[in-house]
Amino acid sequence: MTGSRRRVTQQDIARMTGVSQATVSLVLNGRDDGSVRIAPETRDRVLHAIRSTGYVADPVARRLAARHNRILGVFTYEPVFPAGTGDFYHPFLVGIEESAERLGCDLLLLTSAPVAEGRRRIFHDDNRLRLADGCVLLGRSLDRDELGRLVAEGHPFVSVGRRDDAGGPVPYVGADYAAATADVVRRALDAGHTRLAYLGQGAGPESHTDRFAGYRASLDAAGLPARHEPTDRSPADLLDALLDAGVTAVLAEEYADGVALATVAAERGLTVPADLSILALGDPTRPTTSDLEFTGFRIPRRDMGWQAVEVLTGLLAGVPGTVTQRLLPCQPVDGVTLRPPRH
Amino acid sequence: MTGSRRRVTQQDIARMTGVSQATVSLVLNGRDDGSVRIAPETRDRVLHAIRSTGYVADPVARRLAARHNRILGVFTYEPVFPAGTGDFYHPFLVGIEESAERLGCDLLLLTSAPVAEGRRRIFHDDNRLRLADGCVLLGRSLDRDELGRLVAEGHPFVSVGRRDDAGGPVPYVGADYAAATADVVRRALDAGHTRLAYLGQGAGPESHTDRFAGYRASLDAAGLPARHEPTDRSPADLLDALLDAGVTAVLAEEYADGVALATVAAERGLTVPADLSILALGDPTRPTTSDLEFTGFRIPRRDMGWQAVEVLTGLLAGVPGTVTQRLLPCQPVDGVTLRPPRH
DNA sequence: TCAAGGTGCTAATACGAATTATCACGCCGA
DNA sequence: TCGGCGTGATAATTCGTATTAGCACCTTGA
Repeated sequence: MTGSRRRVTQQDIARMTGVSQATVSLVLNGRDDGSVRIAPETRDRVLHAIRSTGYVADPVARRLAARHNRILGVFTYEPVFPAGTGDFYHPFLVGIEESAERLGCDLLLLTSAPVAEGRRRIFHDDNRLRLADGCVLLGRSLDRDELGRLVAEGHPFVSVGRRDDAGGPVPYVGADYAAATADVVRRALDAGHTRLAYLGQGAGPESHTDRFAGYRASLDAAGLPARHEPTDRSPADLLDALLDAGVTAVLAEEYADGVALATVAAERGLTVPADLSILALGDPTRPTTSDLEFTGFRIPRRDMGWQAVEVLTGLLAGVPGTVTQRLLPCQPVDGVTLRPPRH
Repeated sequence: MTGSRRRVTQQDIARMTGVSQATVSLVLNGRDDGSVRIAPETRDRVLHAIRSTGYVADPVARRLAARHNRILGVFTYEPVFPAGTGDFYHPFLVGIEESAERLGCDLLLLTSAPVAEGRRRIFHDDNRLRLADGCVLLGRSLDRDELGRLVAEGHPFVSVGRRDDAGGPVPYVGADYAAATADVVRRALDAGHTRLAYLGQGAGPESHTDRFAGYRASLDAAGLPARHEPTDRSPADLLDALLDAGVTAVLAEEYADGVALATVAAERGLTVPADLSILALGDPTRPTTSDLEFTGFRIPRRDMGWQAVEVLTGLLAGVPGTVTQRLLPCQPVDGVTLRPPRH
């Protein structure tokens, strides 16, 4: 069997070059400052041996001794390479990867976390959180108990997406859904709509409550009713209810719900946006197909991932001025699904 | 910065209960078999202390002692989170992740590999291959020299996709392109075609040679000529050549080439498949759009990733019966682009 | 009374790298 | 000739856990 070969260690390098393990370590870490000196000739010999053997420090031992290893964990509550969520998480990972690469860190996907009660759990018998220096958390909603424990035990981590306090402030890089949604409302009002509806949960994960808060606040300020439609019925029934109530513009928390609504509208012979404006509060989280480009906003996913790593490494380095809670603006999208209402 | 107060260790528990650290370890691991005995009374005392302090074993130290880290590297010759290759690599990663999860392994993305001479290299000054226990290799074509070195140095790895020997057998989980292509040829023959053409390189990476071998063998067996069209000319010129030669069915090594051919055919007023049958030998590796569902086969990408991890962990564990070279069947696709030829 | 055998636990060590205190050596000046 | 100093490297220890050899003590049987 191939795998039988022992891993190359600093001890091996030391024997090969006739120096001690300590010297190898010193060379590896470029310790050439005042307190430690290595003869250039020796250094080259060691470096050469390292290169020829392909030696790499064992991250585990390194972490045990030095308490850090320049590895960042990525923990996701949904699978990292999602089958069901289309590519929604993809841009986050692109940003995370780019940022990690720039900072010279490796990424460890904590895929070993077992699933219990339908979701992954961070804490379990053999959790490997501590294998990495710190951890980026990704997912629509994070378990509050686990978050609380992370905070309480002082694990360095950053959430992608805003999170409420969990026994303490939670470091995050989120999207400013409240402001983005308020902006969408404003655009609808500017177009002349007065009867809007919010389609979605509006509760649960912070990303939902933030959107709904932005929606409600804007309409309250305008003195208009903030109608809220749950998603527990069929698109057809929903459409009936909306038309009965005279709603002219719908804000879809979930892109896919907006698409479904547009589809049944088309089946009824209605035109979007001539007969009904539909606005999407973000990018699709599930794969959907539609010829319509929805008006709404785009989540700065890549940048969120990018900055999350930045915040995390800042935390780890103990950089004083690092802002550990950041909300990034969303980018408005001028689609084709908003038009002034009929009279 | 991190957890302020020191973590509780086995040593602490030992001092609290007046036993040795070794005893704590033994109790923790439930070692009560023949070779080791712990008095029930002592065990309870230790367990009680463990519970009251909330002690959890440090995974890092645990790994160090265990001599392996249950981390699997994933090395890709194309970028892991691809922008250009569409979603082609995505299903592989889904399978890899699922399998790793099931086996309790974490994944380390070796994305820091630098690009030299237009392609990523495994071996370089600062390669981190040995960070992981073993490695999954992904990519259309792997550098033969590097593959040879992996084999020679005894690195535990598995290739996704069949590879020729490189100074020794290469462990792989591949798709049986030869059989799948032969099957496509058979379907074309059954439909009455006698003048086929293979569109593509037919050489280079194993995935190409395997397809071409299956194509050629089938036609040889049927006593028919095995026409081969390179891809170095424009789709328009290609179409001319095919029509001149009386070809009625084209097998496209690359899905995108099939799409391009169908497009120019349509521009000429020809209909696929009425005037020309086009068969795709696999899934699109580049993003393409076409209303046609091509007849051909699907690569079992997810399963390939899944089994690759399985083979790798088998290798690492030294499981004797593990088959380290596997070819998985492709799934036939009955599309709309095959029809009996005109006469 | 003493060897034989069983019981319960500990001392010692390994794992691989990082770090600190220390040491051997050569050279120079007095 | 000896003390002092700069230089280059090493021995020893640390991190927290797992494992094994072996020790001290007790019981039993002849």
